[in-house]
Amino acid sequence: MPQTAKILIVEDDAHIRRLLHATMQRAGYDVVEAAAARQALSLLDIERPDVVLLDLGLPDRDGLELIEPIRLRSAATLIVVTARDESAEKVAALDLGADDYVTKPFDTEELLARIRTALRHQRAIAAGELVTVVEAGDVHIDMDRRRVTRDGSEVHLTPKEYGVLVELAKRPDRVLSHAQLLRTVWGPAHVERVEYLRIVVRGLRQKLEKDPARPRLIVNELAVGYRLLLREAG
Amino acid sequence: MPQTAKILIVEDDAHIRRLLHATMQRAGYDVVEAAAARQALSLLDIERPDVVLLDLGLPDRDGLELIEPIRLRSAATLIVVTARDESAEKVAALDLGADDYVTKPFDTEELLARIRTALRHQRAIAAGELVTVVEAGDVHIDMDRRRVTRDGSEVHLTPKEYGVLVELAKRPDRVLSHAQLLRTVWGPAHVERVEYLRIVVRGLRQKLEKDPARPRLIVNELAVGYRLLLREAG
DNA sequence: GGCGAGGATCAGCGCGCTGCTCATGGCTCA
DNA sequence: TGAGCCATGAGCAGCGCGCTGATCCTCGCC
Repeated sequence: MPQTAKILIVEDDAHIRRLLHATMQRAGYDVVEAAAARQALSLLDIERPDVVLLDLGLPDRDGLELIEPIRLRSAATLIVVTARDESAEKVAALDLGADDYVTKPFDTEELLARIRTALRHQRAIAAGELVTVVEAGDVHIDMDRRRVTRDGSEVHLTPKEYGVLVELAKRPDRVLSHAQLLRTVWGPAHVERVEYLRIVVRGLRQKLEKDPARPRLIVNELAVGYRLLLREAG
Repeated sequence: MPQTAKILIVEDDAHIRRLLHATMQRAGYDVVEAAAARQALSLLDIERPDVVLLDLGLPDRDGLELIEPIRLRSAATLIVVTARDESAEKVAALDLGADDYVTKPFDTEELLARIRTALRHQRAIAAGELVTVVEAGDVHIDMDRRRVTRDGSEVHLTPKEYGVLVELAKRPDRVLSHAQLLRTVWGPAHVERVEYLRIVVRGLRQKLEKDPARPRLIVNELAVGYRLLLREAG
């Protein structure tokens, strides 16, 4: 990542586009803008932005359909801007791979704060400051060595099991949606196959939980997803 | 935002206008006033107030029609002044983008308190803080981790309960109309089903309130909507 | 070529969340 | 003080959702 971060604005309304452009420039970012999908994708390759601001625009789902190609093509943080404040759309956007979600009319300062957070996160990853060892109860996860131990003795995990566990361990205590886990471990084509995920979670629980029937490590959030609990709290 | 906040008063009745002007000045705010719509909009650009006090006035809907242009043109907090028994008008104002309302004859102290909370909120955002944690009494809401605790111990919420609570927490101390909550949590097809909302609110109260029969956290605004109170005031 | 492990499917089951209705109670206003 | 609206409370039925068990298939290893 260069000194000054680069932001790609994807927005069809020229007025808002100029407004965002000016705001971002004033905040010290390099700015590139695109008014349409094709342009956005090619700029993604050429300019390699650190953050993409994607306006979903109004009535169609065109904007949503842009999320996946962007995600496949770039590691940039993808922030979605939309006028519709509905949880269903938010869930859809995050499931397709968006990193954050802001609703219009948005507060400029809030948007800038979210961009700062995203960039801070990127820098932490780039600097290798990422936690690679996670302790959850008596389970020890070493993502560097690809080793998982329980009470000191190694636990053998299948590739899928390990993949899911690592995703959970990278963001401990947070809920990851079914789709998020499925997309990163199985790939975008399988986001709907919740059954696969459940089977793998079952395997993990049998290998890692004291009482697999009463999970305290990998817990479910109804209709949302799974979460890895660090401290075994009641 | 400058040291002393600036307030724009939009009010056609000269008598009330002077009264409000004096009250605000005595409270230490800079005051600008407008008697008509056009004047209000141009002053908005020139003076860039932090708060707009908009009197919806009497019989016509001119006042309501001012809300949207103000909202588009400015990030100011928009507080509407309405007549007592016009709950439909309050709902309309909120849905159009007003931040809050007070009813005539209004309590000066209440009005000032509303303005103070609005300014506090603005300052937090301007400082670049991304608010993801809200404290309301002994209830702790962490929107980042999707976790709610009461007196330190975790409270399990259902998806709908969590959705409603988050919407309220994102705009603490403000009224959200039934329709606003229903649209964001249930989706636009269910804006009429106030019953659903009520049942979820009941669940939240039973889990979060000390005395669910006398709510101090999630309080009702008659015929309008609900409000999440931060400080448990009488 | 046989065997075992992992992954993909499918059917069955039970919990509890959600949706919905009826009954009760409180607040406003005439 | 009574009428009417609006909010609250309780109970119930359906089913969405998560979990389990079992089977088939594929691939790698011996």
